[in-house]
Amino acid sequence: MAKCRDANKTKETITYSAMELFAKDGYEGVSVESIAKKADINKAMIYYYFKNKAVLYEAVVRNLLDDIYYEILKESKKCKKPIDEMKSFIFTYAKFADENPYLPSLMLSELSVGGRNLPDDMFVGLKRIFSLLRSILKRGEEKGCFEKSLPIMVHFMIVGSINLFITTRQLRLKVENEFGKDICNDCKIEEISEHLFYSIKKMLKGEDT
Amino acid sequence: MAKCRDANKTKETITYSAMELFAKDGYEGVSVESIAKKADINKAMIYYYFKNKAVLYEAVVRNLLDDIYYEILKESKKCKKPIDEMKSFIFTYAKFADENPYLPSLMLSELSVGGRNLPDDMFVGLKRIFSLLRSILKRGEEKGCFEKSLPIMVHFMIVGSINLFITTRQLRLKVENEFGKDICNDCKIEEISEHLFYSIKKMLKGEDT
Amino acid sequence: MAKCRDANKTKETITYSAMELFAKDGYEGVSVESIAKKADINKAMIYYYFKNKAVLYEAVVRNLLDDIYYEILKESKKCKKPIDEMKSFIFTYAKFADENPYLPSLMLSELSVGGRNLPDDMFVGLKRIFSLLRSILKRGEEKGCFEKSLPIMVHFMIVGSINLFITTRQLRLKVENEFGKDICNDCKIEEISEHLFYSIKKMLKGEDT
Amino acid sequence: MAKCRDANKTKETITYSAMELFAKDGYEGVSVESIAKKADINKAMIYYYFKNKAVLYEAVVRNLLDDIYYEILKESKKCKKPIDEMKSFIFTYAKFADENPYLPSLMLSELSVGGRNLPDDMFVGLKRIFSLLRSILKRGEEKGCFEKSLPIMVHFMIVGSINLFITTRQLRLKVENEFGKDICNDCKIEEISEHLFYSIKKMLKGEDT
DNA sequence: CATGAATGAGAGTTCATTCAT
DNA sequence: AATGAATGAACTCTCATTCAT
Repeated sequence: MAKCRDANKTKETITYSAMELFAKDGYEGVSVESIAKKADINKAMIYYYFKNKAVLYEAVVRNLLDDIYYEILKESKKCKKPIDEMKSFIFTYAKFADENPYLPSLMLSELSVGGRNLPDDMFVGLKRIFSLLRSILKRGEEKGCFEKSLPIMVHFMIVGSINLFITTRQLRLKVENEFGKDICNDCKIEEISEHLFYSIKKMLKGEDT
Repeated sequence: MAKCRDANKTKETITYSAMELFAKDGYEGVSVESIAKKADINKAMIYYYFKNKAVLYEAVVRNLLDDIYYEILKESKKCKKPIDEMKSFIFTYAKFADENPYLPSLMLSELSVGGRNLPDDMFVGLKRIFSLLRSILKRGEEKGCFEKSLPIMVHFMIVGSINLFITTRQLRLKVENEFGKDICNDCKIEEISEHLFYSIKKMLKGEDT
Repeated sequence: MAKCRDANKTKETITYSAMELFAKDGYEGVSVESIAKKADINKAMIYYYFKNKAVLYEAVVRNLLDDIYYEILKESKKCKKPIDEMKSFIFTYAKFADENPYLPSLMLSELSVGGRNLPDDMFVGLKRIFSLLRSILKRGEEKGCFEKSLPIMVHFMIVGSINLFITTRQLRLKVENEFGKDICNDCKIEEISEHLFYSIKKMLKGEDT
Repeated sequence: MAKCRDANKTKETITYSAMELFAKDGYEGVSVESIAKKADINKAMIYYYFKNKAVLYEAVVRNLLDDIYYEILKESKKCKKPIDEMKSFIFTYAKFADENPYLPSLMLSELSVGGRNLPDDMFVGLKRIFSLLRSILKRGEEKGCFEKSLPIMVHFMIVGSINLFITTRQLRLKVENEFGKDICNDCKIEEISEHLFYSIKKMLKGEDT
């Protein structure tokens, strides 16, 4: 079949197929066989490139976390004021999650089982993202433009809401005629980001500013 | 070895054991065997009481969703003003999630796979909770005490952040000395609720009201 | 198929089929599938009764070693003089090996890989047999009817030659017309035992007795 | 990474690595991959030099059997009396087995499965060795210096005991403090040979000669 | 000569589910 | 209501072997 004999390409194909499936069905819900079928390669090739299923999963998650982290970091550097950084954080994360809907799925499914399928050093990926947000909040507080807050909760509000917004897309379609515009089925990700940023901004501004 | 001969009790034992395991390891990560072992009953009994694994899972999720729904509803009725209802919603959901940490796990793991393991009529449970919040927001807007908002996003911010707060408990312990108080490892659920309510309130209040 | 629903019987069937195959093809040369087929049961039943292939193998070897040990012990007790015990040892071991040709095969194949497939406590089985012979030799020496010898070498000469005699049966048939009577294809096991005992006796008797 | 470009050397490296592994783990217990790794060459090269795994195995065994045969033959020719030839046979075989412990392992493992992994013409190797011993015995009998014996049993006693002595080396170390000197852990191979020769000699000498 | 990529078959093991008692 | 035995399908992973370069 797909005998391209190009290691990099094959490996990438595997990783991508795996990502799609893991995001759709979770770690345990995906068989190595099915990944091979989707990638249109021989099952044994997966073991040629990855020690085992767990290692492949790791690679998938690591890739995504690396990508989103560097994306946020890159955009963040263009900003001057903490409030701009916050906006950038929200917009960048939302855009990435929108374009790579596997990230929210994988993140939620992994967190729902307490990171059972990931080695400890994998949390570096998650921690780095939180660290970024935390430093934004810290700088904002120091400069007096943000109120004091609980960083982890701000993080969870942003990341949690975006993740849920993305992962529930299909589900929300089913109940469109019941809830209409209240479930934002037609909203573009930018509108969502805008609204979220607007909310977070109000949250962080001093009460009588 | 006739264990107890009390159908209700046996069924409850099964459901409870299943809940713990499903929450910890996800649907696919749990074997019927392991549920039987935890419940200390014969594996075949599970099939005596539940058609199959999926039906048992449904029962588990349905139970939890019913419980949280009626709990919120009950507390909600004690309130008069929309802002009190909102506070009640947040505090009740958070308290329940704190006492039944299986709920956040199951909810996230289910949403992360788009409800793959649940029959459609199961979303009734999820929808009802959102409906409650939506009506609170609507009433608040009508009475002029809330700004206009995107209900689904408010819902996701509240539910998403609480869920993540609960499910990441173990994980956050590992990084305590790195992030200190910023990750709220010692916070009681009431403090979290209070902070969350405070944030949401600011979000919903008119900018210069 | 063979749904006898009798645990003991099924387990025995498995053990016996496994013994035949392991003896014929060695541990690695036998598939669990093939054992199931021979036993005419479902492959999963093997895992119902035995944790895994290695444990099944252990059980097989342990059974055989136990049986031969107790057989030798029983016969040994009927003897009075060391020389009779020696005769009994040789005849009993040879008879058992002849009737259970799986023992020599398994013993040789296991010793050829240094007991790689067996847990340490399994050597108890081998040690006990050697211990028996050693005590016979010791008693003989003390009573002055045996010359001093190297127990382990006497053991290896007896056990080694009988084992090889049994395991090469098929092979020797192929070269019958080349070597004729020199390879003892028609010898009954009693003749072999007799000859072996005669040889060992001469070995152990004082030079000028 | 052209390794050496010397066909003979590469082939020898493969054969030697294969020998070590086959002796340690048996035919089925060794993967072609592992042989390649040990030989530090590409796996495909093995198939370049050897049709398949079985052929490589044959080559290994054939080499060993050839070597030992010609070694015994060479030493044998230096002797005049049958008793000296017998001594030479025992000492040479023992010395070779001691220096090439792969031979005893392979021989036992092969005999334990009835030569399943070897083609028929491979037994030539085994037969030749037995033929040598047989002719020594015959000559001894004719000259009246040996008693009549069963050649195959004498062969098995010699070869069997030496083989077991070599292959159980590691195992015997484990039980040293239980059996002490009785298991000859510190014996040099010459002592063993001497003792064995002494025993066989007594066996073969006429009862009152 | 030499290599890394590819393959198909099959191995050991687990699991949801059913059957007979 | 309860149990232990049984099953077939699926899963993860390995292996001998071949292909293309």
